[in-house]
Amino acid sequence: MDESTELLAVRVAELYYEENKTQDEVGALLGITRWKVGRLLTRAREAGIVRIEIIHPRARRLDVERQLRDRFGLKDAVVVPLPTDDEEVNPRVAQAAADYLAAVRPVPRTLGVSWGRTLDEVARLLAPGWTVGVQVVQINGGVSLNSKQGTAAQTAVTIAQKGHGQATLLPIPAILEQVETKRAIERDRAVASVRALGASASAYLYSAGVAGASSVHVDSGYLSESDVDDLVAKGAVGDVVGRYINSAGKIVDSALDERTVGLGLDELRAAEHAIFVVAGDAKHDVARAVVTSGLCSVIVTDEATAHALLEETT
Amino acid sequence: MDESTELLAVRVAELYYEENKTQDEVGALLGITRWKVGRLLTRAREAGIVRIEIIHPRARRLDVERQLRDRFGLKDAVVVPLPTDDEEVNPRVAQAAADYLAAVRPVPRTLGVSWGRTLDEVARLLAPGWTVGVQVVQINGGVSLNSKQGTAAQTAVTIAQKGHGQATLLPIPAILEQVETKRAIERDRAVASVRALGASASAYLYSAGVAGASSVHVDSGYLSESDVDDLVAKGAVGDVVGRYINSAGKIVDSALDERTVGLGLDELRAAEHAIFVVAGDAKHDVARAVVTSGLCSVIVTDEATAHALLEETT
DNA sequence: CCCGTGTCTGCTCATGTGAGCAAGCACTAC
DNA sequence: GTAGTGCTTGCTCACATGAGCAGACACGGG
Repeated sequence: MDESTELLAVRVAELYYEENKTQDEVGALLGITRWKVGRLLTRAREAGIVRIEIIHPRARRLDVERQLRDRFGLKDAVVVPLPTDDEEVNPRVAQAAADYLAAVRPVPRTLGVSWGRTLDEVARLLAPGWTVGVQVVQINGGVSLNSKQGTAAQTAVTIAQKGHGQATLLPIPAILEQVETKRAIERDRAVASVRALGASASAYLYSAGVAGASSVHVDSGYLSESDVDDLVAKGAVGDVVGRYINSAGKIVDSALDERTVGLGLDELRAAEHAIFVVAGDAKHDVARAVVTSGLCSVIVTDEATAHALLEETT
Repeated sequence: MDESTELLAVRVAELYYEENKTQDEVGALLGITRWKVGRLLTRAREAGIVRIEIIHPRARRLDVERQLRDRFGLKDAVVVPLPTDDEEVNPRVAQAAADYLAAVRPVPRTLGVSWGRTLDEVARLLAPGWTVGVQVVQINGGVSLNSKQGTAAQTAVTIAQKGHGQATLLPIPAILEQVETKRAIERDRAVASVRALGASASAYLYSAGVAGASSVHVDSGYLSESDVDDLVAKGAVGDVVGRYINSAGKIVDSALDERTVGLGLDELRAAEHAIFVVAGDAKHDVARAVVTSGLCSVIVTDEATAHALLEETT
């Protein structure tokens, strides 16, 4: 578009959008036909001279969502715009996840949930009465070994309460010290039934952790910082339901994985609804691993993460 | 608008504006009638959920312009949006002034111009061939007493050249030391004829200076910093065509004014087109004085200045 | 209980708008 | 010169849209 056309387009856009004149009136005013006015408006929108934005905490990025769906074969994707305040990213994504969960049809009767900071936030933001009679199952262990006890259970309980349902917890450590202990625990009748219930869930809601010192596993005392360093050295990008994966979505350390209680990744891959909630720049790598390896069928994330996923050269 | 309606409005807005669906389709998708969709869209626009912006260096703020016209009884107003870069404000306003000048109808045959940094910029940005055969007259004295000679004359000459016309300069000091000298100079045949030509101009283009140490008068050596301090103490907010005025638009120091060569303020008030170009936060006070005292019939300014003028409680 | 008042809803209908088309135009290759 | 090519222009026509209206509905006062 050349200089003078552009100027004319601006003038047309001003009269049309700011003065609320009809294309006909604008045309008369500027001595051009209404068709030309229409065409100039189209071009102005395409060229970005006219920008139409939806400013709302819960607004979404539908174009990006479509790209994500197409690129990674997802059933659905929810992308929230980046708020100006970085602090707001997580709550926005959590809110979106909560909204999405409430809207899943058919309504999940049994919902498997993982735990962590992100899911805590989702539970907090979930609308009371989002469904009725849901059965919420904790899909990976998570009694904290230190002070911050109970958040793992709290997440599931909150989600269940708000959905007028019941929570089934998995009150055992996420990672055990000995494979034998893990095996023994899994043989326990009560634990086995929770695991079975978890495996039968019609939907899963989970997030991912970054492999690093800030990991909840370190925070909770399941792993030491050096353990995590080792995992990173082996290619770990982060964890999903307590299991550390590399960029290809494969288990990094099978010995460690053997000591990890909870739903297996393959069960997750086979799930009808595997809703993956992820937000923040630090999680781009894990997010990519999850998405490319088919661990989720639905992703709920922020715009920056979505773009990071899409920018990857295929 | 309550919570759930708002959420629905966002959803509607997304589908309509981002997915380019028709209101009918959106309605079908969300299970509401297309009329409701239309109404929600209207409300979303009103509530600012949907924002339509025109992003262009030469875009204008027509709503603000109208308010300025109505409030101050101006013939016209041009308000340019604030660019993100502060450095850009002056050029944008100058460009707008140049565009406006080129578009004035009937085409001014004789144009009186003042001088200063702002007008220099306007002259620089004026499109070559903006008119033909214009007579440009310098309306206030302005041979600089120091190194930066010639800019005063340069402004008028550039405007004349680009309009394929002729410039008539007023190559005398802006402010003289003695009233007698000023009277003597005004009696000079050549000077008198320039003044007469200036008084007969069909349009004036001028800016304003701030009363302060950064004033061009101090810069050019006509006034000392202490002179300006005195003026400020007497209530001066700035100068217009070399004459210092207070917030009511009145001459602050009549003795000084008597020593100032050039067009009088009353001649400016009586002009058909008195185009006042002003930009920058520092000039809000002068701008207010000019606008409220009827010194201009047209104002060309930036958004911040315009808002400052309008925010004033009447 | 009923009526007035204000808000919301779905409708008709006139008007606004964009897709698609054919003619016009500039520009190029031969 | 002329035919070919791609772009712009004004148009027809079908569709999309908003103003305006009447009925439905909720709410509160008498």
